[in-house]
Amino acid sequence: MTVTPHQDPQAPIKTTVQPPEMSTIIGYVLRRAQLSVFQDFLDSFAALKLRPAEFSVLNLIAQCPGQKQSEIAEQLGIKRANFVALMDGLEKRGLAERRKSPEDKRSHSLHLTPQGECFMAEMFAVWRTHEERMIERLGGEAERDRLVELLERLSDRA
Amino acid sequence: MTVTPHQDPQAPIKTTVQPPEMSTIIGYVLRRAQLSVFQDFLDSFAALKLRPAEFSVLNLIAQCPGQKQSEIAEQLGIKRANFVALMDGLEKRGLAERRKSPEDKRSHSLHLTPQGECFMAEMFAVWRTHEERMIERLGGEAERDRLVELLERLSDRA
DNA sequence: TATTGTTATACTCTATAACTATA
DNA sequence: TATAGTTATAGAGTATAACAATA
Repeated sequence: MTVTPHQDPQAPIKTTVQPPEMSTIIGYVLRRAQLSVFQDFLDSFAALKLRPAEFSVLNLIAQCPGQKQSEIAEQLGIKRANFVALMDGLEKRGLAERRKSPEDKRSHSLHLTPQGECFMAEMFAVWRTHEERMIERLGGEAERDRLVELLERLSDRA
Repeated sequence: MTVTPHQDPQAPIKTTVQPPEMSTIIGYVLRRAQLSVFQDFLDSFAALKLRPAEFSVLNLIAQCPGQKQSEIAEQLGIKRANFVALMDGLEKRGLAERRKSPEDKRSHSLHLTPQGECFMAEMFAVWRTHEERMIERLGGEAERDRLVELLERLSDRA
């Protein structure tokens, strides 16, 4: 790997204590982008009163019904203790439900209610317009794919 | 603009209520990446007991000393009410200070202390190793630049 | 009247310890 | 003894309203 200096030859040599420009700091730019995307999500789902975590839970249950609470929670990086209130909310709204598993009576398997299935259609319609808006910001699906690939490289190495 | 179907001809036609794969959802992948980068930041700065917001504040003060509290706060998207405790902490640690502005006696201009200037060298050294690690995850500086450019497109359209 | 910094407060998200019922 | 779900609680981060000093 060759090291090519990125500095303008006219510019003064950088010292080690040069403050980095905020707009080039990965974590900072990442955070600002995430807040902006989440804000658009929140605005989009204000009428449905659905938060990102709730969207993700419903989506995961729909994709694979019957999974245990702790399985869904872990996939989303939510501590099982914090998942309880989240699931309580979805259950009170009649969108999803806990079922006692006959094999292991400690665990709850999660399912959508018929009302929840119906809600999903609305949810996806709203999500799709939100996601299309984000793809438009990026410049198209090819850029979205590039972004997702780069973001995956940053994630998940605990 | 032409619309090219991305579907496998063998695959069943997608309905409007198909649950999207989580790993393709921009907001979700973005959030996971941000948490992972921040976790590395927090681990890196555990010894210096410095949080991302504190790092950003010190960095902005160093880049442009004398700015008002509300100016620094606004650049970082922090409400001025919430900035007070943050600045109190930096002041109590002797890293930065408020100075009464002679022109406008309502406002405080922010500066690093001599101890704060000294702290910056340590801070940048730690930050640099963190940032290099993130660039390594991405695959190099070219990928970092591509990522930053894509993230900028997602941000800041309030 | 408007603005700067401040206080108080509330709400969300997150993290940990301890409990219960099952295994 | 260990695990799944639960409760209680504490700590960040964030949002709003109201106040004092100053413009």
